[in-house]
Amino acid sequence: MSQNLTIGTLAKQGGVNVETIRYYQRRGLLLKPVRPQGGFRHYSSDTVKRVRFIKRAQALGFTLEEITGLLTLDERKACKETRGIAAHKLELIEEKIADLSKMKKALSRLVRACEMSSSGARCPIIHLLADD
Amino acid sequence: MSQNLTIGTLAKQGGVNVETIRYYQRRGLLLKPVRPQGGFRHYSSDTVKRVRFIKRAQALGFTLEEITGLLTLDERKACKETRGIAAHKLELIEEKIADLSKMKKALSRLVRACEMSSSGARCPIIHLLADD
DNA sequence: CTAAACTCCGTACTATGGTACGGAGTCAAG
DNA sequence: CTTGACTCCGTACCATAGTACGGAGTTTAG
Repeated sequence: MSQNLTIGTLAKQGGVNVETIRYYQRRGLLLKPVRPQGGFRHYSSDTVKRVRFIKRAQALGFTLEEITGLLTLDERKACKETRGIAAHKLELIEEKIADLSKMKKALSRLVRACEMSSSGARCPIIHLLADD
Repeated sequence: MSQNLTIGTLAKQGGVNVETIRYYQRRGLLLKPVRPQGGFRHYSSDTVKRVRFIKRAQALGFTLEEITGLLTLDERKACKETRGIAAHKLELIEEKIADLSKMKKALSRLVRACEMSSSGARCPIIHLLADD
């Protein structure tokens, strides 16, 4: 992989701000490449992939801390350990799906009730939310 | 409705902290009842319901700002609007579930591949994580 | 070669949803 | 009527995930 991107290009290709790159570096999600004597740091396209991975994982509801965990999968050599971490993340994902499914069920029940209510009636969403 | 609860009782019955009640007052989600000359403010059980409404709506993924919106809707006219907001949330939730399911699939594929890899081989997680 | 554009770096600020603190005043049980 | 628990109020602080700023230095296009 060639090391030919400056931070601005990296940010653009990763779909984030330069400041976000720096922030990720501070948080340890991205490494700071060596700074050539007084010049600019250079980044590889692998880093672009890494940034995109972070954004994808974030979009799925992972926090940066969790993503840090996911990313260490990429850095470890012990396959067994890696598998353990991945399996744990899988459990987290399943929990998240379960939570969201509960939310979805509750909300769609409300929306359906609302759609079926006669126009003069009280809003069922407000009222179903209001009482236990 | 009798006005007989102090802020502590309200908080307890609403399942939140006293500080949260004050915070909701600052945010305009709850009104501050008049303070009787130098005494304590009193709250009604309606306020308990309102607090619970807020927490329930939050659990469904609404932000406090959105909940403020829901709370200030005129009941008669706003049913349609409420339904719109709820339906939109529902869409977001469904998208999230779909994304998470994709992630789940990818990760479990990963774990399976890892389980089957020979001990000398490079951990397959690296490559599978790299492209979605 | 100059000037714009970009980078570096530290620090400070933003929004969201609260929590904590401290010094008052007030209420209620013993 | 005292003591301890509770309330009032403003302000400060927490975590998360960034964004903004300003004064450097560096790079690159014309």
